[in-house]
Amino acid sequence: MTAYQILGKLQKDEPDIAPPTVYRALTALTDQGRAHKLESLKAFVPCRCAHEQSLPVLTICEDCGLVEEHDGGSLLPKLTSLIAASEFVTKRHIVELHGACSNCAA
Amino acid sequence: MTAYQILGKLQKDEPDIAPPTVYRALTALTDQGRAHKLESLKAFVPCRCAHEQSLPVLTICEDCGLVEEHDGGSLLPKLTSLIAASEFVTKRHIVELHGACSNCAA
DNA sequence: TGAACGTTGTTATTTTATAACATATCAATT
DNA sequence: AATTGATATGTTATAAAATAACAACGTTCA
Repeated sequence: MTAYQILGKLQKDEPDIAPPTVYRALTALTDQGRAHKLESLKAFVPCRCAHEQSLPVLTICEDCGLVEEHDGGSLLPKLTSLIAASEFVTKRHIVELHGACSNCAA
Repeated sequence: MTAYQILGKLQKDEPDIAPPTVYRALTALTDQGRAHKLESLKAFVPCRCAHEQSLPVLTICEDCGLVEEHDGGSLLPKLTSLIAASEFVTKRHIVELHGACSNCAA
């Protein structure tokens, strides 16, 4: 859901809620790792993964909107060696895959 | 640069240029692979990579704004096996790393 | 109590992006 | 040359996403 879709839902109960309230809540949730922002969609998904994931990989179905989260920890070694030459210090990984889920691809 | 920063520059020469002109140009460039959109920054970078890259990995310095592009082709096997279970068919990869470049990290 | 601080609410605005329609360009055909 | 139609570009207006700036509230603790 986008921030404004969430806002719309909340406003059914509490008509006075304004965008900053939603964005503040989403910021808190994403900071805690309890939600992820889909940068490429400007949308948000809850994250139920118990483990503090080293590298979330999000698959996004362009057809039905289904988003799934995978642990991309195994990518880290290669990723690190890729950027080793440039001595870049990574603080945050964004990995989003656009495509079709098994249902929609079939 | 963001689309509106580009717009601002263009307007110095051609004051009548409007946002759709810029967005149309950027869409064409990104479709051709001659530019990338940084989804997490809502900004665009030129891509001079001759090869049709299988998997661009963009490192973004949060300090100075430097963006570098790496070929993440070597990540594909692991990435594929990660999502194999879900039978997801990937059409587009978005990999953006936020952090500090060698200059700024030092 | 009341000063200092953090949180939440509120208003307004900024930034990003696109819809919808108008105009122009140009090639192919009559 | 005039007519058509297809593609591209220009224009206006608006939609969608995000945040700035300030006001009001509440809690802690000297």
